Amino acid sequence: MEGFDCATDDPRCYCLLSDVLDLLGRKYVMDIVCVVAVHGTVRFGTLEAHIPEASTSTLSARLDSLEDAGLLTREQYDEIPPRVEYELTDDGAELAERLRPVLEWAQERDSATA
Amino acid sequence: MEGFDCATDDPRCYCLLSDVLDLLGRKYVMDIVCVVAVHGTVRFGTLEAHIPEASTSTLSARLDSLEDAGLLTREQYDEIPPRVEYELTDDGAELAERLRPVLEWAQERDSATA
DNA sequence: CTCTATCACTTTGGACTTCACAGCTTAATA
DNA sequence: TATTAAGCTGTGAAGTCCAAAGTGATAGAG
Repeated sequence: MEGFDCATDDPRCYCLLSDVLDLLGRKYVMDIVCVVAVHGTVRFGTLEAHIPEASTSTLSARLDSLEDAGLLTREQYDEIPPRVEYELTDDGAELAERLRPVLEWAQERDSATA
Repeated sequence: MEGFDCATDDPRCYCLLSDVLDLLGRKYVMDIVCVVAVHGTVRFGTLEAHIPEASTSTLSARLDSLEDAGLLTREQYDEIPPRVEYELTDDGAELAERLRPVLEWAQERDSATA
């Protein structure tokens, strides 16, 4: 099995090595990126309202991952009640832009089959 | 909480409703699409070799989902040992094309941080 | 002065996913 | 007779995700 008989030497074959792809391949990550991209800055509650299928714990975990990956910033204001604002980094914005054709396609396809 | 205070009426907000997005947000789906796109037609074993982190059962399940979603065709030849060839449909190819900028970006980013 | 609402989370125990690994098929080779 | 090939399916265990309840501090209502 070793030797790895890949017929193409196309570098696109190696997209699998990516951490970011791993992250993108988790539930709600693209949705979150999309929502943040559209809003500019978003608060936790707004995200919840937009993605109600996701539990708060999952949402929280995803936001952490996105922050760790350097795609999102978290700005916390020490007020009561607390306020936290999420925003895409430049990197995150770049991703969002490249993701847009995919999302548009998904949307068209959905409305075609619905 | 009802009333849903979305500041934008941007249609891009509704990308969440998509089935395809749900599928794309599962582990290895983008990887599979990528590998099939690069190869044209692929056999199961080749996919396994390219995506060794995925178990055969998961791979099998993903291929089923992709077929159900109309993104992939499965051609089975009744030989011994069996041979099955996977290929993208036109829809799948369209997705792959739109996915390419994302994958390229992911790759660049990875090699930058590595 | 207690009571409730606010917001962004954590925590919890259970359900659902994904895992690695073994087994199945059948026919040609060693 | 045993092994090999390819493409799966089944297993129990590990990991992920869920809804629902709880946490924290304070501002305003009664």
